[in-house]
Amino acid sequence: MDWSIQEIAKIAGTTSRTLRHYDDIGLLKPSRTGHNGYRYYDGPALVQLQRILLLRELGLGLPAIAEVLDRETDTVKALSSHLEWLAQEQDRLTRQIASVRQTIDTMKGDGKYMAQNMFDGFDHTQYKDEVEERWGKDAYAASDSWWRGMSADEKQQWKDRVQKLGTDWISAAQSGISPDSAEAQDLAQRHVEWLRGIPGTPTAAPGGDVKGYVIGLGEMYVADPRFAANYGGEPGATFVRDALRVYAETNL
Amino acid sequence: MDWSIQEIAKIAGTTSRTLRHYDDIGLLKPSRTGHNGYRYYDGPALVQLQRILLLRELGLGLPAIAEVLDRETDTVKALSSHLEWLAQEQDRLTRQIASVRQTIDTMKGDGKYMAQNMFDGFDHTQYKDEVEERWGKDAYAASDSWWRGMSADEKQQWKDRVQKLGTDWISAAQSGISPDSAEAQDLAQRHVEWLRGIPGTPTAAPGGDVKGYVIGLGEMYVADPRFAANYGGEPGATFVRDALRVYAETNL
DNA sequence: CCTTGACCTTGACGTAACGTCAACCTCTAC
DNA sequence: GTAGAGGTTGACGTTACGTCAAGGTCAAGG
Repeated sequence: MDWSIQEIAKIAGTTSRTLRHYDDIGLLKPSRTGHNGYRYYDGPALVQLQRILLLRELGLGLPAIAEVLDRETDTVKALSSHLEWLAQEQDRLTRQIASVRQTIDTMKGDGKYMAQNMFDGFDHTQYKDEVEERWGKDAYAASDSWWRGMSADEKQQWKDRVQKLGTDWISAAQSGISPDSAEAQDLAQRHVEWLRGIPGTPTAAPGGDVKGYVIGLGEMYVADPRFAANYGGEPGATFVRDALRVYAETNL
Repeated sequence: MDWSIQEIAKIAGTTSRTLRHYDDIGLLKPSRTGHNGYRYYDGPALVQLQRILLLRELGLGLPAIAEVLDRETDTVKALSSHLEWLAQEQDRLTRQIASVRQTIDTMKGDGKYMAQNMFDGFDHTQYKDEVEERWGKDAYAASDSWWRGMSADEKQQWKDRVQKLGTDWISAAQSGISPDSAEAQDLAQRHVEWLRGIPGTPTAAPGGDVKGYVIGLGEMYVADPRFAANYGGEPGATFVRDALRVYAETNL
């Protein structure tokens, strides 16, 4: 009283290939093997298969299923820890969806490619992962709570200040002056002072590597079009970078 | 003014292996190659890399990213269709989490392994996918809405009826009578009549393959411990299967 | 000049769970 | 005898790299 591989596959609602795979990895051996090598499965094997398929539908990996079946691991326990993983995945997905939405809105919104200013973007949790990766776990939390704590008026003031700094940089770059000129260095100083107002960055904390940070930031302005856009793209961003580097080398 | 592979990797926050991979698949070629085979990257290459990494963080696949960069595909469009996929994934995850929770509750709840009756389980959307796969898309919707439309009293009546049928089967199996005896065949008839009351199954629709359905159902009772439990496990389920088969062969 | 160590290169395997040929054998039915 | 249906064992493909392995390149120091 047993079934061939295709028969049992149809009964259980799966494929013969899957059965062979389970045989290969030792998850479910056929109950009998013909002299011709054919695989045959009996009732108990079908029961095992049903259990395997049920757990698989719940998203468990085959090794985890094997552990449940072989080593008498508590099924409830296995499912519970699996549930945690699922919850984390759901969380990650939710945040990713928010990021994608945000990005789409931003790109549709202002026409220019991601031409928001740096920290306007940050506060929108848009660059959350990026900030965390580049400047540490605390950076995002600090700058986020700082931004949230501001009133609408204060936020506007801040934006205006950023805006003015940007336009001043652009006009300076377009005027043809050198990055190490006095005017450019004045702007660089304003820029660094502005940076010092942002919590979570090395410029705000005493003892941080301000010099390296400022130089690296300049490189990023050039490298990343989202930031370069704040300075009129090229060659504005390059001008800012060079000016910041000179300022950092001599004053920090 | 260019960087080595490790330098640009550090700047962009990725690894040299990733860069080599992107080179292999043609996603990002180095701007220059030394006579020794070393890869070097310049500013524009870094910009491209930043864009790639941004899109990757949003979950886009590398082929999709390549399409956006190479063939000037609209980024917003690509992200939008990606968003749909993400939403579907989120949906799937949510339903899977519900299933896992349900399963855990069930297994903790009654101690016995999934020993709920068939349609009590169905109505809990627990076996949604399974019902749909085995009996078609409409089956689940039909039996679900049918169950939801019942009052609490009616549901209880139905459960009692199922319960009584189950216990009658069990006592019949234990009494040692044959599956083709008159009493067993009476039970089989009751069973089929009961099935006819469930919408979405072939037994309820005129012209359905009732015979094949009943026989297959009997096999499933034996094969699947969740159903076998309704008949006291073994040898109860086997008795039911045999009785149903005889009944189906002679009367349907 | 030689060594050391850091950095570079090109393979090539491993990952999760099978789908999908390919080449070849087996059984039943006409 | 010959289809035709169904079985077998490889082996590659899938996603985006991580991780050795074996060996060439380069700058600095003895």
